Amino acid sequence: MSAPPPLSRHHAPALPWQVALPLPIPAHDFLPPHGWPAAPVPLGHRVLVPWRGELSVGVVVGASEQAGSHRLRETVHVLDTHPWVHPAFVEAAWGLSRLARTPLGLILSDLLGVGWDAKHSHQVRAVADTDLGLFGKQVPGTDWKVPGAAWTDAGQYPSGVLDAIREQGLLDERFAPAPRTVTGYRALEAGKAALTRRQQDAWTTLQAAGPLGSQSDWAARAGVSPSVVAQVLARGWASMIQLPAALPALPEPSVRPHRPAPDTLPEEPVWRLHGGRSAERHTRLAPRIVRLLELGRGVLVIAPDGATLRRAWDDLSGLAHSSGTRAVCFSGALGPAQRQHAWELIASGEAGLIVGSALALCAPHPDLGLIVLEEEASDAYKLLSGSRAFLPELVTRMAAGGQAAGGLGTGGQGGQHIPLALLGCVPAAESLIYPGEVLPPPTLRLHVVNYSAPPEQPELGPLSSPHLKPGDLGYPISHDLARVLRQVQERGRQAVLLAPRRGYSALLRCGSCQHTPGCPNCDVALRFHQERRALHCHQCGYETVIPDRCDACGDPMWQARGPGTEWIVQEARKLLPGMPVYRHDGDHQDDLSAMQAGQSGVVVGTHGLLSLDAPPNLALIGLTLADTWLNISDFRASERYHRLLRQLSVWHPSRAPLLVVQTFQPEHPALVCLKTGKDAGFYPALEVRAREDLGYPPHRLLTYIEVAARDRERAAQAAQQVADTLHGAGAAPGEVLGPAPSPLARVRGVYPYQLLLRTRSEARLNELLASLDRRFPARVRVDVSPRGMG
DNA sequence: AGCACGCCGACT
DNA sequence: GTCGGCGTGCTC
Repeated sequence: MSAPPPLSRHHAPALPWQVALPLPIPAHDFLPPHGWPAAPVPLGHRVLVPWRGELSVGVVVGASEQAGSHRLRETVHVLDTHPWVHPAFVEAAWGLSRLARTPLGLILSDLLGVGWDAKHSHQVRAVADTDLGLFGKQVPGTDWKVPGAAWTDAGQYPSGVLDAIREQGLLDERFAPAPRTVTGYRALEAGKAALTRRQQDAWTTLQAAGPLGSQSDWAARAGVSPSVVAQVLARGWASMIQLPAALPALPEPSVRPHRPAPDTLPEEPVWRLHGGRSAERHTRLAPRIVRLLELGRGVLVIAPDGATLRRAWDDLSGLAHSSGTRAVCFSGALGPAQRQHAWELIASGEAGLIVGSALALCAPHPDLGLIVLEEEASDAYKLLSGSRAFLPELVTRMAAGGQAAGGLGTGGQGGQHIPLALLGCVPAAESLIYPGEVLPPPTLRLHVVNYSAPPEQPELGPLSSPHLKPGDLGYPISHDLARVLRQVQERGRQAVLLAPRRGYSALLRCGSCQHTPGCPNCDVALRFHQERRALHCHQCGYETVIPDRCDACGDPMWQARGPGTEWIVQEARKLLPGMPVYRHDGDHQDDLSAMQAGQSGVVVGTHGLLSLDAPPNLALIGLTLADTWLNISDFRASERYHRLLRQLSVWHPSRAPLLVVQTFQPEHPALVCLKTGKDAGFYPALEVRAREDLGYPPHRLLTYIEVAARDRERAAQAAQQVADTLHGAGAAPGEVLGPAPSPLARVRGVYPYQLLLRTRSEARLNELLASLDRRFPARVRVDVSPRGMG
């Protein structure tokens, strides 16, 4: 045992770095690499660290407060010279991680889509005057190869042996980025065996052309079959070599000219721009982007889906070149080499304008001056697996410099503030607190088919039957809708019919007065459960027997039947013989290229259709049963319905197709707002007021807790324990709802139970969640930004 | 997440 | 007697 080296005042022991690995575990501590200066900490840089006997890529997410209790390993190598992940994103992810008890590595692996598989050449040697022979014999009876005094390639040694040597500090290592290469073929001067005439030709061609990228290319140039060139290779007259690869091609920016205009947008840290058409919003946004790019700053534009991304790219990417920088598009649609290349352009600051999907949120531009969140109210920003992060939540934290949105953060050093612009067709109810403007609504052609009233037949007088069935108006395609569909066919135009989803657990509705039983606690419709013969609230777990008479008018109840896409397709084919009818929903996607090319036809689909580009000749959009968007047991249902109507009205980039809405609730405020020409911000403001009394966002913070176990009893007990713990920690009666069994009784072999927290502030939420920082006999998962439950 | 360890049920 | 289910714990 040797004495510890003397500590010099000038060389204080470096504090460990916290490194996040792409795993659902907390960040782990590693010492900086040997000889690395104590400061600064390379926040956001990728590193190679020893992990379970191998080297693994991680991201430095902070400095540890103190040296750990146990002996830490050293970081082996720092891969980057610039941050690979934006430090403001790291801060924001920390905030979410601490509050939601979500491992930082999980958030990072969800949202960093490039660089985890860093390819590097890796060479090793023994430190001076050391014989590593002993390490080769550590397992009795074996004698592994070990590095000597000269640099050798690390790949030839077992990783476990290397790690053992590394841990003893006896290994010198060096890394170099692997050059981008592709395989190619080069002619050799002499081979092992003589060549035939054709093989000779192929060899001469290769000799003259220089290295070629593929055997088929070579064969084509030589005018011989691929088997001939294979023989040339086999006879040793040519060899496969690695050629430097060209940089991968990236999506081309648009060349749309930018007309200079004054920048009149707000200067606040967070502001919004809503209403109008997407192109109008982009025109208003352009001067701000140009101004920032000309100052050499970066602008990041995030879109929730493919159609929005394409629009943003088409409208905005042309602004970069005229501002002396370049634009890159970054999304999951890029291949690995393209992602790598695009990310390097961003990290080096060469690309000032970044337009991308959620995967671009952590883009490491060295000086971001603005983040734009397109369609900020889109549900697509909620990640449905892994960390279940909600992009608007993270991006708001980035704008607040790592602090929580309302300044109620649970720590965080409060780093860089990045201005944030929230854009969209309709503002989210949560966003109305920010300053901004709403553009006037575009032209709207709307026709409402009222299923709750008798048809207008003045010549017949009042209808005798008080119990008019929807069938009398035509169901699921009303006579009005059928008439305009036939016109679309006659004129060779295009139509889209939106159908409610496929089968879902049903609701109960009164046949006479349209009353739907709701939950007394949650103000959502109760769901009908066939197997339990009960009405059930998917939000709080309230359960009641099925009433046979309507509470409101005493008439018999009947079960609502949701028309699915298949039924609508069938009806549309019957109605329009000879007209192509396509289907596009979660289950099946017909080829829509004929429609996109402008040919006449009808597409029947679900909400997902909106993430495609609108057919160019679109003349009609039919919402076959609008009420389905209202009957979902989710307090955001009406807000979503309003947004759907607005999105449909501006789906086509220039035209205003006729929008036919078939509904039992023609007086729903969301629909009335459109009919009366209110702007897109009017209805969300109504919503905010309506939610006040119910204790819903934005007035309260809603948090979903899922307790799940393979054994139903255990899950139920654990869920009760969680509730008891929360109450024990001082939760007020209104703050904890549940537990309730999940609407899907068994999901992938586990029985989930759910609880809902309704807190006044993030600080209060953190207080309550802190009480759950212990073990329960089931998996407990916290979702601090739940969307679309039920 | 992956992987090892460890503890109880049905079998060559 | 063992194989193998999966609950628990660990990775710096």
